[in-house]
Formats: sequence, structure tokens, C-alpha cells
Amino acid sequence: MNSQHFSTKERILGAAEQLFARLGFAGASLRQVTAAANVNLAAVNYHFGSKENLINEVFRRRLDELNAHRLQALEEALKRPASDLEDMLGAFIHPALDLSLDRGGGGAFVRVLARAYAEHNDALRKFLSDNYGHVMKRFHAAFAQRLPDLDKEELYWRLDIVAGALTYAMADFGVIKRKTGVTEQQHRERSAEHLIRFAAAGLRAP
Amino acid sequence: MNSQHFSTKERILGAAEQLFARLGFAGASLRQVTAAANVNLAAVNYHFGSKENLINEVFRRRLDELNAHRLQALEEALKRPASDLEDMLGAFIHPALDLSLDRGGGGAFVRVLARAYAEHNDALRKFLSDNYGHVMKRFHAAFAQRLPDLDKEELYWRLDIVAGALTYAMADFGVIKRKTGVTEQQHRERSAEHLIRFAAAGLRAP
DNA sequence: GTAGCATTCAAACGCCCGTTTTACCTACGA
DNA sequence: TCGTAGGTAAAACGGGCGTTTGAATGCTAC
Repeated sequence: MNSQHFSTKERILGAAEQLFARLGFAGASLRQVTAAANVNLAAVNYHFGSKENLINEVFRRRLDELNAHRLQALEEALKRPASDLEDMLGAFIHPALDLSLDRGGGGAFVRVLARAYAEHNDALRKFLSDNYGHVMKRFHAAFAQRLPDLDKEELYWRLDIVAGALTYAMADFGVIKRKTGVTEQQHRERSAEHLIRFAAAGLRAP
Repeated sequence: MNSQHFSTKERILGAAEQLFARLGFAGASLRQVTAAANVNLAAVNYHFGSKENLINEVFRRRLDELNAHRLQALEEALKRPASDLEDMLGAFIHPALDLSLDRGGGGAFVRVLARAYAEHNDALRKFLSDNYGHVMKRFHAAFAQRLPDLDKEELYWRLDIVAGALTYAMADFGVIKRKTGVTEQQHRERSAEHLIRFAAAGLRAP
């Protein structure tokens, strides 16, 4: 009889997310994960087969939702009659912001995501490309329609820069310290505002 | 008698840089490092004391030079009569670009640097802040003078975004693939051009 | 009740880790 | 020539790693 509300699998995923964010994929051991999740060591290999596959499941759990939210937010932004660049950028950025503010580990996940970029692991990159590829394509098409004078390749470069800055900002890499009296949520929301303003101007560059 | 041109310390630093870039700090073992450097396992602890300290020395070797080049490039840019925002951004970005193109592992180092950001390790962040802090301050002052109407805090945010996008771009996180027929150098130089144009517009945003 | 299945558990497997020890080499000043 | 210091070498240290095993447990359907 478990004393917690969540299943063994869910507790493992949650603990793994936290520890991968803090210690990295190689740095966090399954013994640490299972201890934090309060489950038996063997449960990881029983439920997930291997550590490698556990890592993939940590991603899958969050990415499907994030992608869906982004596409949904984009369609809603485009529906509005006077939607501008800032609205479209918001559709890309705010779902990531919401995730980072999510109770239950979303804040950890954006750091895990940043680690995945840093890992430069081909299998992981393919996994992310498979999951993110169509989203980037959709946003590219929307931005291309909104910025008809901008060269297509140039737009790809700029969207890649936006994605990089977003990853960096959401994972809290930056040197800017949160001031006392400013909540984590306020800090991230301001970060998103600054990012949107900056990115909109960058995209409009001649 | 060594068969190589470089000292044991230098060979360890070089091999460590490559392997940390590829496998991460936790993922790369001293046995792999010393094998790649063609030195005895015990040499790391003899010359550097510990793995932790080896990591710090890998950073120190490159950061001093990078910082000096950036400051030097900034002063030269400011000396020119009609220096603009793009020149100042170039002074920040091009030394990192040069490093990434450097023979002998600079390309690996920018990925190591990106990993350091992702690590979120407090000791490492302090180390980087101590080494980078005055450089960021100098650039901030120069940009502040060039953009007198921009709020100081707003400028800090934007420079942080630029640093994030640069880290992301130089470490080759992006989804943009290098086309066949385009050399690594050309790819990175184009990346820097796009980044400068984007960042200049972002900094000029109202 | 009990058979059958999914899950949990403690223990152990073999392997690799960072570090330390101890011996050995080599060069050079006394 | 010898003593000494700086560097290299092989081997071993204790410990943590991912994974596997086989028995114990809980749960469901008959």
C-alpha cells in the first residue's frame, strides 16, 4: 500500500525530472531517483526498461502538452483581427512560461530541456526534432505570412535565435538575479515580456 | 620521454575539453581523459589535485583570453569615429566566434561553456561571474552611452538575452543544419552576422 | 479459496568511478 | 658520485553505478 497519491511510474518520472534538472542525466543516479520517489530501485527497470528510456519518457510527458498548447495559442492569436508579431511570439513563449511556472515540476522540466540542448546527443536531438519539428514549421509559416518581405532563410535563422534566447531565459541561465520582493512568477513574466519585445524588434530588422 | 609536442598538463587540458564537450562533466571519466591524452591515470590528480579542479582549469585557460579579446575589440570599436551598435555587438560576438573556430579545441570549448550554463552549478556560476562580470559591466556601460534613452535595467535584460542567444548559437544548439558546400567557418560566420543584425534591432526596440 | 498475474522487494551481479599508494625513472646541483 | 626532487607508472582502494534475479506480496477473476 503506497502512502502517496501518485503511482509508482508517476513518482519516478517526477523525481527523475527534478534530479535530471539539478544533476544532469549522467549525474543523477537511479538510486537517487528511486530514493526521492520512495520506490524500490528495481522499479525503474521494471516500468521503463532502462535509464535511457526513462529519460525519453520524462521528455514525452511534457513535450506533447507544450507543443499542443503552442499550436493552439498560435491559432487563437491568428484568429484575432489585429494580431501582431507580439501576439505570435506570445503564442510561442507563453506556453513555455506557463510550463516553467507549473506546479509539480514544470520549472524543473525547462531546465531539463536546456540540458538536452547542451547534451548535443544525436538520439535526443532527433527525438526533439521529431516532436518539435512540425511546431517550428507552423510558426515559420505564420511568421512568413506576417513578414512577407523577409527572406525565408533569414526568418529561419531569426526564429532559431528566438528559440535559443527563450531556452536560455526559461532555464534561468542568465546573470540577472531576481530581486527581493519579486516572486519567481513575476520574474519569469517580466523575462517573457522583455524577450517578446526584443524578439519582435529583431524579427522586424531590415 | 613523451612522443608529443605538448606537456602532460596541456594534453590533459585538451583532452578534457574535448570530452567534457562531448560527454559532460559527469559523463566524461578521468580514465577516458587520460587515455585520450595518452598519459597515466594518476597524472590528473598529480597535476590538478582533483577532477573538480581540472574542470576549473579547463575554463581558466580559455576565459582569460576571451575576456581580454572582447574588451580590446570594444575599445577599438569605440575609438572609431562612426562606431555603431553593430560594431559594439561585433566586439562581443566575434571573439567568441574566433574562439569557436580556433584550431586546437576552441570549438569544443564553446560547447563546454554552454554546458556550464546548463549545469546551474553555483560554484561554477560564481567562477564565471567573477571572470565575466567586469566584461559585462564594461559592455553595459558602452551600450548605455550609445543608447541613452534606454532604461538601465531594460538594457541589462536585453544584453542577457544577447548573451543567451550567442551561447546557444556558438554551441550549435540550433536546429539549422549546415548546408553541404558550406564550411563550418562560413556557417558560424553567417550565424554571427544574423545574430548581430537581430540583436542590434532588438536593442534598438522602443 | 485459490490460481494467475502484476508489482514490489532485498540482494547480488560485474563494472567503472575518483583517488591514493608505492615504486621507479630521470635529471641536476652539491 | 650521490642525494634529491619532479615526474611517471602500475596497481589497488572503497564505493557507487545500471541492471538482473528470484522470492515475497498484493490484487482480480473464477
